[in-house]
Amino acid sequence: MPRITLPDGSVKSFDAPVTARQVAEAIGPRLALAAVGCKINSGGGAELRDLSTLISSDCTLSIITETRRDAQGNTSPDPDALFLSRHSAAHVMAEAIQDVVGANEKGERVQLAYGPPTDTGFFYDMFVPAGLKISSDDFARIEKRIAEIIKEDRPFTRYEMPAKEGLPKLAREGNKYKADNALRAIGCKGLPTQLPAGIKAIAFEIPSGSGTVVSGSGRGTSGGSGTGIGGSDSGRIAAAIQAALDEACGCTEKCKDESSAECKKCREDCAAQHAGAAVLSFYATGTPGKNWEDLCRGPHVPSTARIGVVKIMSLASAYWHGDENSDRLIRVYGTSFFKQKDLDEHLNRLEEARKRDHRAIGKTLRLFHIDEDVGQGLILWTPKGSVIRKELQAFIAAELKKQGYTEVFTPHIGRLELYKTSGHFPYYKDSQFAPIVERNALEELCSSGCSCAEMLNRVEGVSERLARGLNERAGKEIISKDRILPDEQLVEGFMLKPMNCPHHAKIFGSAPHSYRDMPVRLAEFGTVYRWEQSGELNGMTRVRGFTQDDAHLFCTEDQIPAEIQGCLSLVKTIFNVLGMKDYRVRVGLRDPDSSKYTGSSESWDKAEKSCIEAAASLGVSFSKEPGEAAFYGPKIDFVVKDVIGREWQLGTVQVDYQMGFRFDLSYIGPDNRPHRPVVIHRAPFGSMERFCGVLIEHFAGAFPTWLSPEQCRVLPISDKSNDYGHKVLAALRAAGVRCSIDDANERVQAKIKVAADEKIPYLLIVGPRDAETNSVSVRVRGIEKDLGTLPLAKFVEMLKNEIAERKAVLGVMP
RNA sequence: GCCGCUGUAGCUCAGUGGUAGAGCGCACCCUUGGUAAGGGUGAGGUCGUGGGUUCAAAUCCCACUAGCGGCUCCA
Repeated sequence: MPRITLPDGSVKSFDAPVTARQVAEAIGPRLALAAVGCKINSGGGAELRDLSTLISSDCTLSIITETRRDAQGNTSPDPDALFLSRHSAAHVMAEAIQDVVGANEKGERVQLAYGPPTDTGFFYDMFVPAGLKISSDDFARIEKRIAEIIKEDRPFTRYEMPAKEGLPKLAREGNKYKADNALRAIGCKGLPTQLPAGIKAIAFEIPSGSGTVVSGSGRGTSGGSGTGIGGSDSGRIAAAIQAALDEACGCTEKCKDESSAECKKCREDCAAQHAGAAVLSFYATGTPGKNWEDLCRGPHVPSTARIGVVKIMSLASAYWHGDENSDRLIRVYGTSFFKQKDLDEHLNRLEEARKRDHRAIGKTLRLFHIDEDVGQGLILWTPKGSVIRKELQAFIAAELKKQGYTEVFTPHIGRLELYKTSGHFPYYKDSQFAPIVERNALEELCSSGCSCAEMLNRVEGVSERLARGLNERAGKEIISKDRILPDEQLVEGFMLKPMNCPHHAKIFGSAPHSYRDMPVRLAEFGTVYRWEQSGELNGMTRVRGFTQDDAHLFCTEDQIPAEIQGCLSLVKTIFNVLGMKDYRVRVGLRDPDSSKYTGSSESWDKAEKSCIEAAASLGVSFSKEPGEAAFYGPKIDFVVKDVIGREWQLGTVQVDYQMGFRFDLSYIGPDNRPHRPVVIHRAPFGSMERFCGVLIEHFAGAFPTWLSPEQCRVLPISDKSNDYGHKVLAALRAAGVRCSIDDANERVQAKIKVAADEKIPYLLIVGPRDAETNSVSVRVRGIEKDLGTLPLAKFVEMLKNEIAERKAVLGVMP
């Protein structure tokens, strides 16, 4: 007798369980026709489900249709509906690929692994056996096959099977990826709170010949290990499944002994919980047993014809569970929309986004250059790019001055000892440039027959003195004995600095501080070098040498909340001035289960609370992310997306309890005793490189006047007006405007075209008429109608004001 | 770092074994033109680097290097 509450608050009662489709029909036949799925909330949050879902208890139900209407009455594709379409499209694409690619001479086919929807489409990871190939040349054929399947309008038919039957079925089918998905679906590995024990006693039979039979108790019969699974050996897969089940239910080495009490109890627990509750669901594209099917949680659209249009986008490779030592899978990306028009729009948007790519714009506008001979990931700032960077730095520096920061300069390298003290070496050596060891020392080591391994050891070793100091101050052994070497064996060297904190800590430590001086805020545009993996490098957004707009705030514990607030208000100011609204905020907190963190629990609680409160005060949505804190303290990160949807972290604010004792920093408190300062690391831009990269995309190269490399260009109509043009130019330059003149032998139309391509905000067309009245004809970037003719002095005044106030061009943000 | 794709003039790209191409840009000349490309002439390339196959390689093969996409990583 379900009572079903609809989104408008009305209630429909039914005498017997009904499907969502029947509810839709009861509401109206047109709704039923338009429906592709439903969202059911029976108290535990809304869940997207099939239209065929049987509803037997009270719930809130909304019917999902292809489009939704917003408050203004505009229709757009419903995100939930697209999710259903794309999830379904992934199935159809997988079927089409298996059809098109066929089998190799051993009869092996493409094996499916994992195919979820994404924000913009879907992908399917597949194992492609030797002898088979998927290439972009096949896309047309695959899309054709997809279109056929869609046209056949086969229903997505869900059927369920107890795990004890479903797992053997998957094992027989010989697809370990699906078996793995099934195990995960029923709570093994990663979700041990759900059902791990209940499925332990599942028996499953293995096809003849494999020789492995897993018995009811599932113990002692499996010889397979989790890593040694053969691609198509169903027996070994079965064994591995059993091993995974054992592991999931918490079987330890000692309870593997069936005679032990632990084992007995464990088995009893398993038996007690084994109620067959674990159910696997499959979806057939058509009729189960007859048509193509896939292990799948669902939900799906009712039938293939409801998917709409599907396009295969690209191929990439991925590893099973992201483990590069595991199987290599081919990831096929696709997307789907209900209407061709929506797909076309999506493709257009992608095309437009590609045009905004900072790497393309950076090249055409000559903002930066990366040169093979200089090195990967090392940015050469060209004159134009340098203007943007300098303006941004001046902007920040002015804000810092307002907030009472002091500026410092530090060198690009530091002794290894410095980073051994901070803990960055050799702990993070994989992401650092190799140490610089003095030539004589190197030669001496080489001539004394020192091996590579030994040399590394001597470079990475720590002196007795340093180790003792660090361990004492930490109150535990943070430098283990095996890293301690006698002084005469240590090899001294330098390192390109991977961060500025140690240098700043040394500045703080170089003079005594009273609590009255706190906080001490040391700021520097500090250039750091990190050995990023070559495959990760990306234009300006992921580089190996970059300049952070860094600062370290040395403060008392009480000052943390106010200082965090100050940092956030700075970030907010910056984002506001630049019109950046599309960002999200992550608050990285401790993982409650982990002990890797330094600092007391009470301090952490306070700092985390400060971070959360500060983030909440921003008025922007933020997410708390347990486990994402740095080991030395909680942090707040600002994240933006680039044109192709990749997220980049920009600004960051991090609380650090570790640096104080590492560097033995102190201030004298009101009690006339030394206290450890807490350090806040913060960089509102993150790095100049990444920020500029993101900014190029944000503005699509059309920077506001204050940031534009060239703010204004004078375009004389002909060389008869060149003299007046140069007069105008001189006036602008005298006013501090970055300006040039295009006195080339060209028509003004051509000059406008060139200047427009360079995205110069203001163009001054000057001819005899303007010269007579000492005025300029102003053309504004991005505005159809020009400003008309203005007296030169008035225009200069207007432009100076726009620049000084860091306003958008004519006050209009893009 | 791993997998795949790509590398030809300053830029964007054609060129699938037989004499290196186009458009834009650049230089010069003509043109003196009022709001998104006026016309002409010319210069410019050891086809990413190194090997190999071949009578002959931009083209086929191998290695390296760099870029792109993805994976993994990002104190």
